[in-house]
Amino acid sequence: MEQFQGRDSTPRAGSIDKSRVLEIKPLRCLVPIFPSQPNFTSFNTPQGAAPFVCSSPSGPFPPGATSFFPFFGAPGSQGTSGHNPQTTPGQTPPFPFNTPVSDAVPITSFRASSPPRAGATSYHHSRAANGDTTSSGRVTRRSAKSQLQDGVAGEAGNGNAEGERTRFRKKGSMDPEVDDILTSFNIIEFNSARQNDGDKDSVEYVLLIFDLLRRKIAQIEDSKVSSPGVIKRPDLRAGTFLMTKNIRTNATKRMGSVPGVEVGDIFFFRFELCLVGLHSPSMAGIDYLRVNLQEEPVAVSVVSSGGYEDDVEDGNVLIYSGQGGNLNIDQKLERGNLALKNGLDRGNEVRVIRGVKDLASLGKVYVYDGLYKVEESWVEKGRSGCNVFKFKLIRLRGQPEAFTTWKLIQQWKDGISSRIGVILPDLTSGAESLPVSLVNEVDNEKGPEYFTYFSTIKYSKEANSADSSSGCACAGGCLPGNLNCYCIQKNGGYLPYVANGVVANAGQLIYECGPSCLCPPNCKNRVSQGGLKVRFEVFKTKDKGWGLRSWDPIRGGAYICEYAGEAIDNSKVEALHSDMDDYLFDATRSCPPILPSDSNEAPKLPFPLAISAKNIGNVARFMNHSCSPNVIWQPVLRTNNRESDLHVAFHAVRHIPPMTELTYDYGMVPPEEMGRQKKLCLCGSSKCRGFFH
DNA sequence: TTCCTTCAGAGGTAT
DNA sequence: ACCTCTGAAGGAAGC
Repeated sequence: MEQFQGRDSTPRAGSIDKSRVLEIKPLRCLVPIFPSQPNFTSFNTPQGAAPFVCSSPSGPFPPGATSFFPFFGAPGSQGTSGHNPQTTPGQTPPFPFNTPVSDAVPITSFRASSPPRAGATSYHHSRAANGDTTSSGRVTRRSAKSQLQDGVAGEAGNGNAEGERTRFRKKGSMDPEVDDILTSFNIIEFNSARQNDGDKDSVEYVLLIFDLLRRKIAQIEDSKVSSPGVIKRPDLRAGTFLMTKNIRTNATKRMGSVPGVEVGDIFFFRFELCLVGLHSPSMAGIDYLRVNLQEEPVAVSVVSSGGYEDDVEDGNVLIYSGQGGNLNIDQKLERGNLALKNGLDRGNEVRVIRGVKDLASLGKVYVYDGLYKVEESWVEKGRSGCNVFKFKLIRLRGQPEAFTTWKLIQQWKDGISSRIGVILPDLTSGAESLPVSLVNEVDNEKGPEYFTYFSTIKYSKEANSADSSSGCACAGGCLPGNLNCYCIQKNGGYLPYVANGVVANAGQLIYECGPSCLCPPNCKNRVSQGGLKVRFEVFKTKDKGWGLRSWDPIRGGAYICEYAGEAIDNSKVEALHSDMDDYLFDATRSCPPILPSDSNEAPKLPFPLAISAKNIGNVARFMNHSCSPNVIWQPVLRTNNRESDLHVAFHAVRHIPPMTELTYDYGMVPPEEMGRQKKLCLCGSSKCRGFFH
């Protein structure tokens, strides 16, 4: 068997499969480009090597919206009878009268026999129910008082405004600036086959484009003067745009698993679930399918997100509350509730997406927890005394762990249970604000070679004293839209980050505030200076030596860490390559674009920086190579124009679930080095280049 | 075609 | 943490 040669393993002599290497096709080579348009700024490297050139953007787009490394290459109704065909002797009957709920009632007695639209009519008086259909079982998000106000005055008061909005609001209409951004994305059109049935590539592409758009729009919106009451929803803007362009996949509703979506995948917006075909309603919690008009609807997926009083204590069981109803109205056996009931009768698989609080952002993470089956259903009285449907879903066996892993990690954090295989609880010895565990669950190796933990890059030359003339003067922190801020100017008029330390533009040089700026350490433009944000562990992989992963979920674009180590003179880089320094970071190596490209190759313009983490380094030295990485690096210059303020920051390419190994592309080997010894790469990706240095 | 529903998400305010 | 506000897809009803 071939072995994957990772950073922590040495290549075996003769281990390279020559036939495989020979078959490698020429690769498109897109490299970091720092826009060389008007408004140049440049500086020379200390070694006098080719300068890298940066520019403020010109034209209508902020930097990064145009072709850019590494993302933009170019730019039968049996369900209601009560008979359960799945039931065999000894199994739980479909309508459990022995449910522990004291006032349980057979669910079929609530079958809606009302004429068409009866349900709608009954809801109608509370159109105010937007987000506040406070069902008897649902956790209220709005008070009963405000509901009452809505009921009395809301309709009349809003009637006019509602009409105006409907009349003048064009779907998908946006301001010109955002329109320009959207059209500047050179998006690959999806044919109808790809729209209807997806695969891994399609799913990844859709999610990537969604998030890039969303971040871009957020950056622009953030920079505008905020008018009170105006709510910015970059997620909806990006999502509707993709919907209208048909950049979506698995649009054909289906039962069971969804091609290209794996159990454990995470999402940060409901729209993402919709775009990849996992759960199509933009807000509702139950999705269902009607094979034809004669058929009853059957549930295909549910989102358990905290809106109702679900019971989520057991990782393999979900007690899900039905939809509809409110403080004064019973839930009805229609729509989603009926669909779940039919799912029970038929024994259908139901996808379950669990919403989990994201402590990093106070938002929500959606975890795809795989397939469940509805095992029981009943009706109980909610707090207000109205009927609420309950559905007991049981997770199918044999699926990868997902939500249970989240629960386990929480237990590790809370100290309720301890992580197995821990060698060192904190290999940084307190150098970082969060501990980094060293874990081996694979073999007996006691740890990587000795090194000194150091949290940032170390230059051999002493830094010059801070030059206050080149910093910003934002005493309260840099605010988006403040065009007087020196650092925002350097970034083309925008703050390079949006919420949660997420970069707006992937693969672009970032100007952060530096030592000479007057803004405080918690300035939003100092993301890479705030230390580690997620709980890492260094772990022994099966075949790649040591690797790095996180206990926390990581958003696409979020800052992960920098590459710490000793900055290497250009003149010595070659020697280190020859020495096969496993911990050499070489920014002159280009990486292929993350998105497929049909553009001409861009000229190579390397970033003049190399770092060795052989002797000193941080968690980044443990990240292994992959040709389909989930992490990319981008250069960060802490405003001062001194070479000692150059850093390399790693950001997530896409959302990364907990306990997923973090990998980045070590870069492509220049043609003149093709003959040199390489490490065989078996990252398993369809895009695998076969080897790396 | 229009109406209606719906386990969002942001942002402000009070604590 | 609570409250308020605008939202968009798609089902269901209406024409």
